[in-house]
Amino acid sequence: MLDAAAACFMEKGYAGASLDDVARHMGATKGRIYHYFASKSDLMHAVRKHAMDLNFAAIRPGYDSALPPLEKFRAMAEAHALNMIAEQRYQKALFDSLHFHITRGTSTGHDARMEEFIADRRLFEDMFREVLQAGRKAGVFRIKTISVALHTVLTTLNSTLYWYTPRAEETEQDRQAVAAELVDMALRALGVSPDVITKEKSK
Amino acid sequence: MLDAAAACFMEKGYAGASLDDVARHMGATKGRIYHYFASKSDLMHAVRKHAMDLNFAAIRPGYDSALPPLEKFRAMAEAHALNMIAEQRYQKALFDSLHFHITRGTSTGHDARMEEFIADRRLFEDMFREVLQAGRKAGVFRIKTISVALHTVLTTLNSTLYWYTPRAEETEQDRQAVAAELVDMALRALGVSPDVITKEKSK
DNA sequence: TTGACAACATACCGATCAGTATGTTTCTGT
DNA sequence: ACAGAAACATACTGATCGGTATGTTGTCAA
Repeated sequence: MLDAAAACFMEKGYAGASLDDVARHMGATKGRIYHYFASKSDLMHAVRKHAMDLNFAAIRPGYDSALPPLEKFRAMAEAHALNMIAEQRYQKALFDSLHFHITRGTSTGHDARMEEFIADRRLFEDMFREVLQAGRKAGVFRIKTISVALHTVLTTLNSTLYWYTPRAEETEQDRQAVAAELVDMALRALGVSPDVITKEKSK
Repeated sequence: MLDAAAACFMEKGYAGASLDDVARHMGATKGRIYHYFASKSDLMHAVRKHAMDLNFAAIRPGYDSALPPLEKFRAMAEAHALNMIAEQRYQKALFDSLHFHITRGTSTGHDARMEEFIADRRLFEDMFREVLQAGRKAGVFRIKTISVALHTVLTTLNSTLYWYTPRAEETEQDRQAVAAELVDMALRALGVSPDVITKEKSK
C-alpha cells in the first residue's frame, strides 16, 4: 500500500495525486486507505517515515564502522547513492516533501509531524557532517565551508533522482557503476587527491 | 504577474496552487489572469519559458567567449550558479515541472508545449556538454562518463535551490562567495587539480 | 450458531477550483 | 463626443476530491 502511495505521490505530486488514484493503483477503493490511515497527510507521513528509515538503514553500517574518515565516508556515500537509485519512488516523494517545507518558510499549516521529520533529516545530515569534520581535521578533506560541502556532496549523491530512469534489464552491476562514479566525483569535490582515491579503491 | 505565479507555484506546487491564490498574491482576481492566459497550464508554460530564457541569458556570455575550456566552463558555471540563487522562484518552478515530466515517463497528457520545453532544456545541457567534451579532449577534465559528469556538475550548481534560503540583508558578495565555492567543488569533481584551480582564480 | 469485530466497498456530502459568462470601468482612435 | 475595445471584477457552473457515513462480507472466539 505504501508502495502504491509512494508511486502516485512521485508521479503527480502530493497535491496532484488523489486518494482515488492511489486506491486504483492498488486495485482497491478509498475505503481501504481510510481503514488504515486517518487522512491523506497521514498516508504521506507514513511514506516519508518509511523513506527515512530506508535512508538510515542504508548508511548505518558504514557509520558504525571503525574505519578512518575517508573510507567511512566512501562506505556511507556508496550505500546512500545506491539507495537513492534502488528506492527512487520513496525518495522522490520524500524530497518533494522536504523541498516543499523549505520553500514555504514560516508559512501555514505546520504539522507537528513535519517538525519531527525535519529533525530526522537533520540527524541524517549530521551523520555525514560529523564524518566530514573528522576528515577535515585529519587533513584528508580540503573543505572551505562545511555546510556548503555537505549539501553539495549530498546533492551529488542524490542527483540520480533527477535524471536516472531505471531500465528494465538494468543489473545491479550497472547501478553500482553509476554509484561508484558519483562517489568518486564527490570525493574529488571534497579535495581528495585522485591518486589517493584510486589507491584506496584498488584495495 | 509572472512573478506572483512563480512564487505561488514554488510555494505550493503546480497542482497545489490555485489561480485564486495567484490572483490574491497580486492583489487582483482570477479575471485578470484569464485576460492574459488561456489556462492554468498556459500560465505555467509562460513561467517555465521565462525561467529558461533567464538560464540561457545567464550562460550565453561565457559560452560565446573564446576562452579555453576550463575558463569557459568556469564562466558559465559561475553565471549559472549565481542565476540559481538570484532567480530561485522561477527556477524552483521550472525544476518542479522538469522532474514532474521525467518521473511520469511515457504517461498521460503530453502537451506539445512540454516537448518544446524539454528540447530547450536539452539544448541548455548540450552547451555544457560541449564544453565538457572539449575540456576532456584537451586533457583538463578527467571525466569517465560524460552524461554522469554533466548531470552531477549541473546538480551541484543547482543545489542552492534545495537548501539556500535568501536572507534579507544578504549582499551580492555573499551570493558570489557561495557560487564561487560551488564552482570550485564542481571543478574539482571534474578532476581539475586544485593548484590549477587556485592559480586560474588568482588571475 | 451467533455475535462481534476486522476489512473492506459503496454512496454520499461539502468544499475547492479551473474555467466561463457577464458585467463595469477606463482608455483610445476618430 | 462617442463608439468600441481593452482591462479588468463579479458571479456562477460543473467537475473533482478529501472525508464520512453506511453498508457488506469474511473470520474467529465462545
